[in-house]
Formats: sequence, structure tokens, C-alpha cells
Amino acid sequence: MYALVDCRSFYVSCERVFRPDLWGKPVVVLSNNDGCIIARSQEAKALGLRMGEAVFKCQHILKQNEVHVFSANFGLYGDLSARIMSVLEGFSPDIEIYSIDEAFLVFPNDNRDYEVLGRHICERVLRWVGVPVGVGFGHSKTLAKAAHEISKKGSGVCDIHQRGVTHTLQSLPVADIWGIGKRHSAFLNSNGIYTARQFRDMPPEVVRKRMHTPGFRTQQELKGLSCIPLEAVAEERKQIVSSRSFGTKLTEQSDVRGALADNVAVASEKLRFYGQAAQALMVFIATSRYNDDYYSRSVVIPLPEATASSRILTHYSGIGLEYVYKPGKRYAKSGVMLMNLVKADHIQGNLFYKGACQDTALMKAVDAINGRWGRHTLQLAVTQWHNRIWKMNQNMKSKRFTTSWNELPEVMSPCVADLYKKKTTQTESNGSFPTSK
DNA sequence: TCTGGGGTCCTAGGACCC
DNA sequence: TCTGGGGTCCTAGGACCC
Repeated sequence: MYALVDCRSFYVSCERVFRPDLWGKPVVVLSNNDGCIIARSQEAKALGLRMGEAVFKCQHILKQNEVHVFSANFGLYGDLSARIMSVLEGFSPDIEIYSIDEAFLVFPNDNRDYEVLGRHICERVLRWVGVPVGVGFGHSKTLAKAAHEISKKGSGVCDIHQRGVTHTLQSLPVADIWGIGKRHSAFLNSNGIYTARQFRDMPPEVVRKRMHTPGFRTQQELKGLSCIPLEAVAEERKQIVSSRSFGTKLTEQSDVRGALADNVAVASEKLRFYGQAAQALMVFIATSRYNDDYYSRSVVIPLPEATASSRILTHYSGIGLEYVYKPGKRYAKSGVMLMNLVKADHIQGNLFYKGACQDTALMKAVDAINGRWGRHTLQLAVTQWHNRIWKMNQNMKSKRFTTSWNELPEVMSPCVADLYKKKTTQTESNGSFPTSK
């Protein structure tokens, strides 16, 4: 039996852990640069705020309804996610961490009451971490996902077999099936298929012909035949991307070069963390896609030898930039993609290339120092970190409550709060600040 | 004026091999 | 006039996920 555990409005719930006063109030979390909405509380959804909506377009709704707005704080979300996953591991050793806010668990298929189990999971995660979750059960991952969809409208827990699969799939729109995206649901709708049940009962040859292997697998899964196995051990990464929109549009090549160097620093740190090296590097830059003169170029640079050195990768990113940079544009975004990844201890030498220094010891030292003192403590001079004008806008970011000693939340017990009040009134005149926390 | 970031899998078709 | 059969590798583009 598969279980899917999914956090409710995950980023919003993370913010609420340290702002319990925001329960029941409309809250949204914004993308990097505070550009658009990427998470909404139930109350915010009810106001008609849409996923991915540009902030400047719905500013009036946010203001009128006193919506609480947060800049993205991915460090906080990642840390709370890790805590939730470790709680879930206590329920089953067979776990696949599917995304930052979702995990699949596998349980023996016996006669136990799975909805009771589901409620235990919800209670424990809420009590131990503070984030509400929902749980769906089914004999395949797709059925567990479907059960979870249904659980959102009810108590937060659903065993699709207990409720009756056919009956449940009948109430699920085909577009809400895991693996059926926009294109396929439009195609299905145009052929009179609106519900998950109708899709499940379509002739398999038709599904295979029009939606190929992935669509066929999804259909099999809805019949209770598990085709998508649990991936308990994460596969090796095939590519690593780092890209960022700039806080302000860039026109100088040297600024773009600095931003690219930072993209390389972020991506290659991840690369080294996974013990991998890249055989090729893609560089891309773009102006705003919403402008008429949208300009976007990319170039792939094969490297003479696989590497994980930020110094070498930054060098090649500069060469790539020469190819794609066109003067006179207002650049909005840059990025790098590390490709054709191999294990760092299995690098194939190049017969016609003398081999560059891999900087292994240097990178190890850089990562150790940055790990201890923060990502931008040591970096290449080309980044021009302290003069960067591409800095992200993040004007409403919460603190690093769980990952920085200097930003621990302060808690006051009621009796201390009373003392604090008294002291504050007493000392207001001379301005000295009470120290009790 | 202002609009995010990071991934995977599958297929068709071209280019090549014997 | 008539021109085989069996394969691999690579890439671009499409579709999907969070």
C-alpha cells in the first residue's frame, strides 16, 4: 500500500510555524525578487489570488484584504522539510522523498485501517514540526495521489480502496490525475473524457497511441497495477541548473559576467556536494520575456575534461557569454546548466589535452569555509559581490529561525511577559531596555 | 515599472555503422 | 525497370512534475 503525504500550502505553513498569529488569515509567499505568488493559504485562494500571478497585478487585492506577504525563505522551508521527512521515516523505512513538500511511503498490504494510520501521521507531523499535512492511500502511486486530491476536500486523509476506487475516480476531474497535464487533459476533454474513471476505462490502445508510454502507465496505475516503483535512493543527478532573475535589469557585460559567476558558484557547489563533475556547461542569458524585443540565447560549451572546479567553470562561462551577449539589451536573467555529469572520481582523461589542475583541495577549503561562515564568504573576484547591482529584491523575508543562532525566535512565557510589561512602563522614561526574554 | 526556479522522461528523425 | 536488413547514438521538441 502506497501512502502519499503532502504538506498543506507548504511555504505558507512554514511561515506560520513562527507566526501562529497568522492562522486563519490570508497569507502568500512570493517568488525570488518578489515577482509573483508561489504559495497561498486557503484564505488567500478564496480571495481569488492565483498561483504564479504577478504581484503588481494583484496589489489591490493584497492591500484591500490585508494579506500577509512574505518573500521566499528557501533556507527555512528546506530545513523544515528535512524535519518532516525524518518524522515520516519513523512510520516506514520505505520512503521516497518526492519533493520539498511530498513523500511516498510504502506499507505492507494487510487489513489494518489505513485512515487511522493516516490520522496518526497528520497528528505527529503537526505536533512535532508544526506543519499540517494530508495523506492519501492507494495500491499504486497514482491512486495514492488521487486519494490525496480527494482528501483535500474532506478530513485530510483518504484510503481510496476503503472509499471505493471506481466511485472515487468518478468524482476526480481528469486534469487532476498525476501525470495528466494541460495538453493531455485538453485532448481528453475534446474527446468527451472528463473524469478519472472515464480515462481509466478508455481503450488502452488509444491511450498508448495518443499519450505514449507515460500516459499508458498512468492508466495502468489507475487500475491498481503499480508501474511506477518507489525510488528510495535518489538517482544520480543528470544536470544541475542555477539561474536567477536580476533585481534590476543589466546593460553592462561585466555585470552579467559577475551574475553568471555567481550562478556557477551555486551550481558547482551543488555539483561537488553530490560528488560529481561536469563534462559540459551551458550558459544562457535573456531579457524580459514580457517585452516585445525578447532576446534569449544559450550556448553549450563542451569541456576538454570533466571538472567540478568553480574557477575553471567560471572561466568557460565567460567564454560562453562572449558568444551570447549582445550589447544594448536590458538583461533580466542569467543562468548556467552543468551537463553530462559523471562521478568526480571517474574522470576520463583527454589524450589531446594536458589536463588542468582540478582545484580539488582548493574547492574543498572554499566549501568548508562557506559552509561555516555563509555561502558568499569566499568567492571569485569576478563576481564583484559587494558592488553587485543585480541583487535580488527580498523585502519581506522572515528570519532564519532554525538555521542561524543569531536569528532564533524569542519566546516569552505569560508571567515573564507581565514582568516585561511592568519593567517597560517603569523604564520608559529613562529609555533603558528590559533584558528578560 | 514591476512577471520564479529546477528537474525528468519519451519520441521522432537524422546521421552514422556493418 | 529493378536497389536489403539490422543496428546505435545523438538531438530537438514535447509533455510532464514540484
